[in-house]
Amino acid sequence: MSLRSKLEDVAKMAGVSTATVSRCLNEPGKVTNKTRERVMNAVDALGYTPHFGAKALASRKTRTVGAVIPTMDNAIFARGLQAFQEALAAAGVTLLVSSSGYDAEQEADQIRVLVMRGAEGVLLIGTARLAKAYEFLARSKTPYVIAWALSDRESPCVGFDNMGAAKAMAERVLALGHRDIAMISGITAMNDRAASRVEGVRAALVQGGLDPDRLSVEEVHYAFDAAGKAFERLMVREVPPTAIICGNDVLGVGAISAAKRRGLRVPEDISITGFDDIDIAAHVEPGLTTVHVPHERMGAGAAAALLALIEGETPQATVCIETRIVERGSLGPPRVGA
Amino acid sequence: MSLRSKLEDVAKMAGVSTATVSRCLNEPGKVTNKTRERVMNAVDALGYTPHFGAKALASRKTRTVGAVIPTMDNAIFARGLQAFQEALAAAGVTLLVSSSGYDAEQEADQIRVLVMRGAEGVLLIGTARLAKAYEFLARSKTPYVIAWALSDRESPCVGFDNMGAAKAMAERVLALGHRDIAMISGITAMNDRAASRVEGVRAALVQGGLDPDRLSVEEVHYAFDAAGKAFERLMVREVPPTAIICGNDVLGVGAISAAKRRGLRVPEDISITGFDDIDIAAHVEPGLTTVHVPHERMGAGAAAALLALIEGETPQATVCIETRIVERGSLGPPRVGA
DNA sequence: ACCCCAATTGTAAGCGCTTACAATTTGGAC
DNA sequence: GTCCAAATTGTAAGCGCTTACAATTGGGGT
Repeated sequence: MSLRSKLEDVAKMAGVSTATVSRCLNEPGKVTNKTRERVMNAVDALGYTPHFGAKALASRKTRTVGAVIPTMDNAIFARGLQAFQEALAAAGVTLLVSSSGYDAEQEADQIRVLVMRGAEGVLLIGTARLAKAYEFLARSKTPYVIAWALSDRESPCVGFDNMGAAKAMAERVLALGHRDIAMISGITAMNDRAASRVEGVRAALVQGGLDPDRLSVEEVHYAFDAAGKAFERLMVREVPPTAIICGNDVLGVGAISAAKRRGLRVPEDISITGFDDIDIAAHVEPGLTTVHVPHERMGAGAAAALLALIEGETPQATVCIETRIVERGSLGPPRVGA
Repeated sequence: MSLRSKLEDVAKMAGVSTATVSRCLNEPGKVTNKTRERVMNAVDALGYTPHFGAKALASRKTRTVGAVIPTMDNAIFARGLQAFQEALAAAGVTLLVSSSGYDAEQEADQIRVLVMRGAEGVLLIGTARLAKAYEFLARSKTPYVIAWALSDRESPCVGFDNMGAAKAMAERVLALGHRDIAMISGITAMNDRAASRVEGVRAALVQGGLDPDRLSVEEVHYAFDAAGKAFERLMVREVPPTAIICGNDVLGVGAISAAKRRGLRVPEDISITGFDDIDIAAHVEPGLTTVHVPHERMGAGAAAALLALIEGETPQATVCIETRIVERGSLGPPRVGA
């Protein structure tokens, strides 16, 4: 690290003790106006920046929390995280973010890293993760809250009912008369959100008297082109679907794009739905019918819960954020005779 | 922070001194297999995680660097940053990311925060920032590299020629016969990339014998709907443009979307171009003709430069990453008689 | 002017780790 | 078995900060 001035330098320059400088910076009220001024002058004359590590070590607090999200690639987590961080900032708490690339092993590592860097609590996405990650959290007594999903763990969660929302969407699709339904899903292994959404669709089929095993599910990672390829695979099946329920909006947009490339009209020839309601969903043609998730509310709620937990309080165990379907045009009735 | 076990606990359990434990963890070669085993057992029996702050304090090194990006909202910076962080990880260096929301004051703060948290160097986007930010970097002797743009500062940059690329795109537009050209740009204040792109377009106009002052420029922040509104404003002008050059792909996609909503065909009725070549550019209809930026190469190059700088070496001052135009269909000749 | 208490400032002991340096062990070579 | 250098381990002094506690100061009340 570079040469930096330390508390002692400031103290010397201002002609006071290090304790006084520390007080100036942390509890300005406990110091005379006159000395405070002297100290502050020294502080910015020297460009003094406190050494975070030393501070954390001495005070044994960091005012920092961490979050491990699956990816920063697409906008899925951006809005919620933004709200999370704003709520934290309002409480004077810094957020450290890292991403796991949807890899459980990496996620466990990242949690360790965040805690080692002083995270006093962490935000986790969904419930599916390595046992050792949970063990580490327990052993290090690190508070955590789970978001983007509901959880039955002892630690609180602020999320939404992935299965219920997906089921509702599937019911809507069924109600329009679709019987040949397929799904393009994210990889469900170690991803409870993706898995729940598939499960929700299956539940709707069962409820509608259809065989859930006939649902073709293409599992791909969340990317436009992967969705496009999955779409191609689905459309060359013996009985091509008349509606494709996508696990999220990235997949939905990718599917719409692939449909158009194939010369199919949406929704006349094929209906497509998404999940999340990210910005782009409203900006494709036709607009993507999707599940709107109030990410801002979730992020803010998660922050409140985590902050409470850190303060030793016991926040509500489960906060369920309501989702709703937004109709935009990519979902319609099947072609008659299809 | 939660109760954590410390080096001393491990040492006690393994029956060795704290120095030996430290060596086990940091220079395993310097320790007998037998003792290493004993120590390691104690380490995971206790779930020991070193205290980062203490480590940083004692060793006065952190092996971390920081990056302040304008936003995590859209995918513009995701790919480059990903490459940056992978290159760092390969060198055993951790990346701390924070975002400024395109706010110069906030950016200066974030730089301070990162340095205070131990960043041994920082990655900055573009050249336009508060003087005090540069002063802080100089005074704290923090190495930095600038990416996403070219810079004539003493500190290295790994970027591309925003102005040149925009000029090339504008030349292409002119070559197709367009004369009524407009621009939807990002906010140019404190954003040199946005400003350079506008400048580049103007330069092409001048070169083509047109009056650069006749270029209508709508400045908006980077969001689909903001671009849509800007599009509307442009199209109701006395002489609506036949081509709109957008400052980036988010704006381009927003403009295409708005055009279609307005019943205009792209490119028959209106040509639209973008900049960056993010994923979505290839997945709208028609595909967005845009400037492809090799983000991966840039990110990796920036990492190499910053790492070198931290090691006290003097990397190449300016690395210019070549961009190229990708034709996708949203740019065509103007309607005859338009 | 003097005393006393509250407000302000100083002193110094760590926080958990690394790392010179010192002490001890090890294992050949004789 | 002895001796010596090399390998391994231990000792202890900080790293830059916070914070009890002690010392000092200042300002009424008399």
